[in-house]
Amino acid sequence: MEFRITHTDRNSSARSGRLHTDHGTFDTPAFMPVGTAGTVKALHMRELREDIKAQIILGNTYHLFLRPGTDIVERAGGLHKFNGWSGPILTDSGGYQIYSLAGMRKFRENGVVFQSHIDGTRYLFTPEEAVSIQRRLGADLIMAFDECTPYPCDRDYAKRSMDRTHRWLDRCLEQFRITECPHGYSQSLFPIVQGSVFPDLRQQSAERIAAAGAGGNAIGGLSVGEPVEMMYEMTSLVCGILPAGKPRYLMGVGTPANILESIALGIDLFDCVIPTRNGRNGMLFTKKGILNIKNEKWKDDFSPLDEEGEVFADHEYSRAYLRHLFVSREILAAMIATLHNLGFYMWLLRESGEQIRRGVFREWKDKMVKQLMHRL
RNA sequence: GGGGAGAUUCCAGAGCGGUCAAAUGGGGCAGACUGUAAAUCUGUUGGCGAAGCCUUCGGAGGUUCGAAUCCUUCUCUCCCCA
Repeated sequence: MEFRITHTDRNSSARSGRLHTDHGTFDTPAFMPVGTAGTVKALHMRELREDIKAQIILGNTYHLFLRPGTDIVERAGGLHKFNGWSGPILTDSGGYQIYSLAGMRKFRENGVVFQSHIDGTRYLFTPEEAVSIQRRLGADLIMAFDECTPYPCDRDYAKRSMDRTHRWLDRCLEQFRITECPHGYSQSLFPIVQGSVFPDLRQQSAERIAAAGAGGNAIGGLSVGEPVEMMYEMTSLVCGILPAGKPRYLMGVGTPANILESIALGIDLFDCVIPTRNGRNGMLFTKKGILNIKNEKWKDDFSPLDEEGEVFADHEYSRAYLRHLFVSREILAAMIATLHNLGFYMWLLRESGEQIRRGVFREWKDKMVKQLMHRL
């Protein structure tokens, strides 16, 4: 993996660059559509590639490990071959799943014991295991095994959890060092900053993660319920410590406005379920704001879904029609909404890059954020 | 022509003397969703309103302190036998 920053914004910490992997190169800042179980729900890879123009997608260690099983994906020749996405892929380590499976998990120094949400089978995930599985799945970018600290969370717990995540990181790095991708291409391991919403912990963690010298770094444990101001504060603090020349990945963020604000703080990579999940639930994002397509007010709005949209679905279907599909619970509703939302997110990130290259991202962002949050 | 069953709030369908503005489901309306156990979940659904009040359970009468619930009658539906 190689990363090069090509431009920086004049009045913010935003930067644009290019990231190279063995499966292709893409521009940053970038958004990675979430394809948990090896599929970005409701979309064909062809749509992802040709219509949405996604450059990198995400997969999930936890889900793929449980089903179909690491072995199957490995035998298929790795995740790229298995799901037909030949571009770059990042896999999450499963740390977040174990966090969101609260209630049936047990943390030990060695790892986490948890129960499968599918059949209740108990498993032990260790840092070594998380890395080995990701080696075999074969994503280009893989994540260290961490604990995503819940919010709210007391300082004492946040510190203990963070320290354990740091110890786990050493084990991940060691496992990464002594193994290789069975599919013959190179992978890069990103460590994850934790520390909840405590500035001193975040600082410690960022310093520790920076010292690991990885090819790229991630910020985790945010957008888990804390006020957005806190999220920005932590992000800003951590970005100031993580090496400037390495890509910074803010995990799980976020809304269009969250993304623009975070780009301004120096973030390069994002992933979030919002465009896909909220899309399937009827929430659409546009340049002019957010709309709930299920609302009665769209029932006879025969104008295009999004006249400023760049995806074919934005012009081929009307709001009234999409509302009808949602109300009728038609499968096409989820497909169109996902296409639209991801198309919009891709535009947002592309445009951000463009504004950074012109040096006026800050001004553009300030103007956009308000619009983006407007409810239509 | 004879015998039987039933009419409940948008719909279906409980309730069968007070705790009923009326279960439950559907439909409608609205909200939530941030490293996806989610094509999911939540709220609301007679009218005004803070407690409370007012109009509702096919129509009209009646019994009762009190009726969606009991009686009489009318209207209408459905089923069976001729």
